[in-house]
Amino acid sequence: MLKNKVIKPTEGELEILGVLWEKGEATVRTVYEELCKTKDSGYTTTLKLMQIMFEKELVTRDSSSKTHIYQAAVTKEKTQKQFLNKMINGLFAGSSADLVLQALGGHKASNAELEKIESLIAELKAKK
Amino acid sequence: MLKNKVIKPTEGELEILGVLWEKGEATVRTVYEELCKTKDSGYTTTLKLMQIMFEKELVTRDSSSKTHIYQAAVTKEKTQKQFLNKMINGLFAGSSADLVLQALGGHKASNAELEKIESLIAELKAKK
DNA sequence: AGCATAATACGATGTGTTTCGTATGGCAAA
DNA sequence: TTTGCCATACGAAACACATCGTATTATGCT
Repeated sequence: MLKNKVIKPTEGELEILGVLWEKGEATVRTVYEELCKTKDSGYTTTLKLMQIMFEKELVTRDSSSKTHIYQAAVTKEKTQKQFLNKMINGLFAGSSADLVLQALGGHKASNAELEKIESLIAELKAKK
Repeated sequence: MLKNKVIKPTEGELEILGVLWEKGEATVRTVYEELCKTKDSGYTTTLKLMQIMFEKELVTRDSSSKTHIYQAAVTKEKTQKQFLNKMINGLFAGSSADLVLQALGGHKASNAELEKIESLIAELKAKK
């Protein structure tokens, strides 16, 4: 594992990544339209953010045509893992189990989901 | 539920809260000594942060003696819940189960912990 | 070619966070 | 009482982020 930079997208960057993960690729305008649904800010704000993300290498872009097309450069899974790590270490004393308990306690999950979790646990226990 | 402010401690504030949660109460110096172990910054930095936290009402303090004694004004559980919420909504499309799966997948938990989770799940399923 | 449209680039601003230097005040030991 | 040590308070600086206005550039239509 030679290269494993720690990336820490900000709040705003995360929103953009969310759109890119969902759509696979998108122009600034597409991302902007999407964000408008929940939040209101200007087009150039989104543009600027995405330019900064490009410099930080959080996204890649195809600039062969005038209208650039962006893609996420980090996977959703990796980002999720990164944030979970930070949270487990910073707020749950390193115990992933505590986090899980707190998460399950405070939020409703369907039976199907609960069973999926159970089977993962069974698998983990078997692997020991 | 009359009062339920949304508190969002910053990174640095979270470190301080961690010490206060662990110790119950502490002076600035105590907190500072503790933070020094992992991070290096000056005494007045910690002091200032804690003063700001006092204004924000993240901590309370007893200033009857010259050396003030601080306590956390927010519980660890509530703070954990707050951050989990934000994370589930922002990064896991509202699915706590997805977060749990990701957390269990990426981190080792002991068998005892896994069993604790299993029994919570059983409980949740029963309640449906 | 000229123009309107829409995209990018860039710079400036406002706000929040972290950092630290310095000033001030009390307290205890010499 | 004077000196030295801690503690608090305060203000300034450095930085990061989000936001927007404006300038510039490319494209396609007439």
